Amino acid sequence: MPELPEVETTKNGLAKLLANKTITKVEIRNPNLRWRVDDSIQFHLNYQTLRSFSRRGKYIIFNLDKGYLMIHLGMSGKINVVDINEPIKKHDHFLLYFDKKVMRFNDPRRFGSIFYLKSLDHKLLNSLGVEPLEDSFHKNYLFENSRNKTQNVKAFIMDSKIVVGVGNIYACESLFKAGINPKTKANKISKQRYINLRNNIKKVLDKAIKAGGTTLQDFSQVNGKPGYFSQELSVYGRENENCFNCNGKISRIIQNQRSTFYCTKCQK
DNA sequence: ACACTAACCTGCAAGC
DNA sequence: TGCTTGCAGGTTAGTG
Repeated sequence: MPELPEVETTKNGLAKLLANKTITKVEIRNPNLRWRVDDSIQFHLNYQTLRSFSRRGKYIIFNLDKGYLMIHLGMSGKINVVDINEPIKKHDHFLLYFDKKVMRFNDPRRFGSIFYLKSLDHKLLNSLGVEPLEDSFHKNYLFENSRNKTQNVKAFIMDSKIVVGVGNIYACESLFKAGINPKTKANKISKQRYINLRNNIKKVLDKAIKAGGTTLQDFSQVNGKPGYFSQELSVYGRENENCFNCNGKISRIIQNQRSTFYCTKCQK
């Protein structure tokens, strides 16, 4: 579910539905997420008003009158906002109640995380690299930060200490668009090719965000998942299918314990 | 400082 | 039908 575009979409959906709403009750149905949700979170959140919402990497930040609620969706986390008497679903772990609505954090694999923070000076946030859609991800950023890196370029662009938000799908897609073999060592790629890669990362993420906007709304209607950008995918999930560019076969390999999809002909 | 692995967990699809 | 295997959009702590 969540790469940067979905997190951004979720954040925007929350802002639309919950801005300036006051929490009337906090319910923790299962605290055992990536890190155990601290019981004191109830005390900190109760009767607070959600003022605005922001995003840092794949973390959603709820800006409260006092402090912050920080949520990461992990691999399978979803947030939806439903009517207060909608029946509970399996894997609804954390709920915030409002006047007529409930926000539900649902996460089958429980790799997500939820924290209350007094300030944003937190080690999980402090270790994050630049935002790919901001100016700090400038044209020479990847080149400059890769000179001492012997790892493969895919692992490099997925490293959140370098740049945030590039998950497995968008790493594969942007490397394809840039015509770069994912196995290439990060320090062996020219400045020009990195500029091209950076531009494609921005383009792919941007496009996916624009195609988004369904996450929260779609949820309450049917059980169907959006899959709105699946048609846009050039290589991800297309093992043994034909490359749109050269008509060759798309390969799948394992890199750093994850599947990498790429075209051996187009990506050198 | 860097590169790489194991681990956290459930669900689903494919193969036998 | 049921069992087993592999795979899934993330990220940290720990190791060498």
